[in-house]
Order: sequence, then structure tokens, then C-alpha cells
Amino acid sequence: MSILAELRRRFADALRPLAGEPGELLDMVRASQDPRFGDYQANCAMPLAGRLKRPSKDVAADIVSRLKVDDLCDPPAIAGPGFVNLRVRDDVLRSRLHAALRDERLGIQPIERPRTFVIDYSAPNVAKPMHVGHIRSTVIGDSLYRVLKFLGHRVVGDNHVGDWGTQFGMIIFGYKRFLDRAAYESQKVEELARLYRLVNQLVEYHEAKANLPELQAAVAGHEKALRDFDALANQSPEAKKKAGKDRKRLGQRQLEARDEVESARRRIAIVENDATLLKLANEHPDIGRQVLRETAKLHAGDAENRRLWEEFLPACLAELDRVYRRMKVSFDHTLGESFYHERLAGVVEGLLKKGLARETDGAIGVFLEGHETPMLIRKQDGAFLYATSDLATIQHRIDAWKPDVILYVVDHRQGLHFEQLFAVARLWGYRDVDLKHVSFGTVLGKDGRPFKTREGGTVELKALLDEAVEKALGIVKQSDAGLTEEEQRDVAGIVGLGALKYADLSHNRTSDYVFDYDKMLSMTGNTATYMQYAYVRVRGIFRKGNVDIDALRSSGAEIVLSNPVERALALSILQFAEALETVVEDFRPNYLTAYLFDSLARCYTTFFENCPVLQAETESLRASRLLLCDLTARTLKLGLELLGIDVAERM
RNA sequence: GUCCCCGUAGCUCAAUUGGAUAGAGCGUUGGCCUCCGGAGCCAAAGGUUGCGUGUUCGAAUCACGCCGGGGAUACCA
Repeated sequence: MSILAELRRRFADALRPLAGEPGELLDMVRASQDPRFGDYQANCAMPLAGRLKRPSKDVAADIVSRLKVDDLCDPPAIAGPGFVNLRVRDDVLRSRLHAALRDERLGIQPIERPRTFVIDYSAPNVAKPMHVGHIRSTVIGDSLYRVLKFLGHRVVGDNHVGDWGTQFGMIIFGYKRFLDRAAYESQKVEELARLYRLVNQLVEYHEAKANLPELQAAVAGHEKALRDFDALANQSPEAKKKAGKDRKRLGQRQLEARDEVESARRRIAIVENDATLLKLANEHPDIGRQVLRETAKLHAGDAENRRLWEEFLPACLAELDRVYRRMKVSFDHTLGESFYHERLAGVVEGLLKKGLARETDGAIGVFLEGHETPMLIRKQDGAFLYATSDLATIQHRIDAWKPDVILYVVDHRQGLHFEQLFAVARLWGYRDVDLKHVSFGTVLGKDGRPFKTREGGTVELKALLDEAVEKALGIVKQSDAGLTEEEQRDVAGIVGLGALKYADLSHNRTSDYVFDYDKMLSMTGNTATYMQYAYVRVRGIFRKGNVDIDALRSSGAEIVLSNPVERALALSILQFAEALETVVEDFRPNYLTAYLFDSLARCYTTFFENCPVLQAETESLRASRLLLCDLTARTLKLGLELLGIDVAERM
């Protein structure tokens, strides 16, 4: 058990006579931010004083008098309005460090009451290449999977791939009309991707063409509205002032309309600037409807389309697998939309029967209190929606795995969808499972707009990985570690991928962040490169000193904490477990990166600057410091591993 | 129209969910280092946490109202 958890347990005992079940008061026992306030502090006297109507210093004294921590801490101090400050005894630190030395898990016990988590992450469309938008879900989900599992929970990773939607209608249609047989024979996935892009372009072209007049009319309408508005508002300065906000809103709407016209024009231009595309477009004016028909036929069990789908799918999945292997991400299950296809009708019927869903405007939806619009589960044409499939998925996951929690690692724009989905699931009867949308922000380019190629297209994940690795290779080549070319390539892979993942994980998941290769690969600052280099440097000490660290570890050599710098490092090492606990509290991997950088690496740097290791004053001090180095290296390595990031021994 | 998220140093981001003097990195200025891989180190400057009013021992964090940005808003996923 971590020091913090142990302290909380002691505080629970001390608080119970004063406050009954302490509950959230225990959250107020925490690591101190400032060493002047000790290692840990308890802030619960102040709120309790309010409840008991007693002076907070008295309450603090009362708590301290009941608190039994003398086997863990020096005598507690009371400061300010009633903060209880605790300093862990050095012998406790030392014995915990020795326990960590001997243990693969660095002394961290699996938790006593494990829960079952299903994590839904990555979830790409299998027919399209993965792009920048998939990074966050994949990387955050994978890290949460690793941390939860390490802490001792049961975890099921499920990749809910899109393998049943319109994109397959597009490929099937493309296959039937536009296939390049030779390309298909040699490069199946590339040819399918080409077909997808081609058909999609043609569909978008016709859509844009059809919508353009209406969109232009909308712009004209907004412009006229603006002019009328101005004319009216200009009649008196007072009216103008009052109308400022409305005017702004009108202006925004007009800009949006212009953007839509712009984007429609772009889509049209792509096709019209290319004679081959234009010819195809003209030959298939009805392509949008045709694609839907192919999709509907697939869903209805049409033999030909079903056969094609079965032919395409393995290749698409294999391609995905290649990317995941490269990213070192894995799943326990890949149950895509197609897996749930046959359950969807039953879901709708069930909800109708329970009186939760009803017909509305030809479709079927569930109306929810507090929501203007219902959640539709069947379209007018009888087709099902992703809400339907998500409900079937909840049902299956609960039947199959009996989870306590299901996490959806999905971007924040789907917040409303999940709000409705979870509400329906509860009405449906699933009240014991905790459904949680682990949402995240957008990856932005340096211009602050969503990350795109210079031409405005989406950035493929593969290209992103390639570039990160290539830039990493440039850095590795500058090193004087004397690596062979092959080793350099291996290390560049580790560094490039690590940089990409770490950049994502070190940002607060709820905010957007700016994607910047130079920053993420920087040797200084909160980056994977810095952490990996830190690891290499520590390990370098063992090499340089010809130290057999495994032997030293089991030699019975003692750790001594001869100065505050060593002590601070020791405490930081032991707080790794606490960092992992905070990650899991609200599913925020950036708490782990913050720990590694702001606490562990910082303490180690200070130690490294101030405490000679190989040239320590005495042999026993040398051994002790080597053991501290060993614990630091192993904590770095394990911490990075839980983020899905590897280390190299030299770089 | 309604709902959700965001606004923190010049820039990129934190802040353990209400705790003590808001922290890092980059950039800027000034010093220092013959030393385990130069990961340089130390110091300084830089903040009315968008604005205002509340809540309380205590607010970047909670509530309400503004201002600014982004997103969502029934038959795509």
C-alpha cells in the first residue's frame, strides 16, 4: 500500500470518533506541494471545524491526539489555520525502498478490490486509412488499459471498429465499376483505399453540385438580412448599441454559410479540374443513391455484396493490425459494428415494448427529459443508427464481461451522443454499470486550426509516424553513443513513437493541443525524449562504473539517506504508486507524465548534480547511491511502459 | 434558440478536483562549471488566472451575470 493510502487509513481511524464515516475528508490527506509543509498534509480540520462549530486549530489538535502514525512519521505539526503536516520517518522510507528493490513491481501491490473495466478505444473505420484523429483515442485508451491492469484491475480492451457502414457501400460500388484488377491483386488494401477515395470524391461532387444553389441563396439571404439590419439599426444610435450582439450573430451565420459554399466549390473543383474524374462523375450522376443501395443490399444479406465484404474485411483488418503492431497497441477484442448487426432489430423492439421508444416522423426514437431531440434508433427507411448499435454493444458487453465500468475514449464532440446513450441505457435497466465518456480535445496545427496537411486534407497516421521516426533519426545520428546504423534505426523508432505518444498523453486530455514535432522531440522539457535520455544516462553510470546492478541489488547493500537531496529522491520514487492512483481517478494519463517529469526526473537531476555516485566518499555510500539510481531507472522505465513507451539502453 | 467545453507568463502547457507564496519548458537578461554522457547549473525578469458579483477559514478551481473562442444540436459515425 502506498504511504498515502496507509496515512488515509490512519486518518480514517482518527476521524471516525469526531466525524462519523470520514468519506471525502480523507481526500484532504495528500502529498504536500511545498517541502516546508512536510511530505504529506491533512487539510480536513478546517471543514470539520465548520461542522463541529469549533476553532479549527482545536480540531486539528484533537485529530492529531487521536492519530496513530508514530510508526510511520515524525510527530505531526499543526500549522496555519489547522493544516496537519507530516514527515515520513527515514527508516520507513528506507525499508520501503528495499522492498521495492527486490520486487518486479517496485513494491506496488495489486489492489485489494479489483473492478472490471471495459475500455472502448481507437475504433477506426476499417475501410479508410487511420488518420491524426485516431491518435488520441488509441494512445490514451492504451495507456489507461496498461495502468488499470498494472494496478490489478480486470480490463477488457475492445476495439469497436466501423466495419459495416456506408464506407463499405462505397468500396463495393467502386469495386464493381472502377476496379484496377492488377493493382487489387498486388496491393489489395491500397486499391480498396483508392476506390474508397474515388467514390467518396464523386459522391461529394454530386452532393456539392446539388446543394450549391441553395447554399448560395443562403449566403445572399444572410447578406440581405445584414443590410436590412444595419439600415434599421442606423436609424438611431441607441438601437445600434442594443443590436450589437444580434448583428454579430448574423455576421457569424453569414460567415458559416460562406464557408459551406467555399467547401462545396472545393469539392466541385477537385473533380472538374481532373478530366478523368469529371468523365466518371458524368457517367455516374446517381452515385450517391447507388452507394446507399449497395450498403442496404449488404445489410439485407445480398449474397454478392456479402461475399465481397467478407473478401475485403480480412485485408482491411490486417492493415489495421500492422499499424497497431507498429504503435505497440493491442486489444483483447475487435468487435465491430458488423458483430452487432443482427441484434439491432431486437434492441428497437425491446425499447418499443418497454414503452421507452416511440414512432416519430416515421422514425423511431427515445425521448429523454431535458433533451429537445429524441435519440433516434431507427430511421424512416428502416435502417439502424449508431445509437442502436451502441446500445446493442452495451448489452453485449454487460452480458459477456459483467463490467463495473465501461470507458469510452472518444473525442469531446460526441458528448451529447453519450449523454443520451447513457440516459437510455439507464432507462433500459442498466443502472449498476458506470458508463463514462473519457473525452478529449482536438489535435491542432501550429495555426491553431485542426491539424491538416498543407493542402487541407487529413493527415494519415502512417505519415505522421514516419515523419516522427525520421526526425528522431536525425537526432539519434547526432549522438556520440557509437551506435551502428541498425541500432540507430531501432532507437529512432522508439524515440519517434515515444515522442508522439508522450506529447498526446502529457497534455490534459480535455483540452486541445498543438501538434509540433520539434517540441515533442526536444531533449529538454516534458517530453518522452527527455525521459528516455534520462533513463539512458542513469544506465550509463552502471556501464561506466562496470557495475553489475542486479548483483548489487541482491547483495544486501543498504540504502542510506545521507542528505535532503537523496531523501527527496527516495520519497519521489515511493510516490509512483500514488501517481498511478491519481491517473485512474479521472482517467488522466497526464498525471503520470507530470509525476515522471516534475517529481521523479527533477529530484533525480538535483541528486545527480549534488551527489557523486561512482566517486562517492565511501564504498557504502556508493552502493547506496547506485541503488537509488537503479530504482530511478526502473521507475522511469515502468512509468513509460505504462504510457506505452519503450526505452533504449543507449541513444 | 438551447446545451457542452475552453480562456492561466511573450509562446506551448500544468496545477493531484476548494488548500498555504499559481508551476514547468521554450524565449529574454545576468552569473557559474577542469567533475559519473553538457539532460548544463544557478539566479533574475515576466501573472489583477478574460471581466464583475457572490459562496467561506481559504477560489484559477464552486454559483450567477457579462466578454471572447471552439464544439454539438433527430434520421453520418
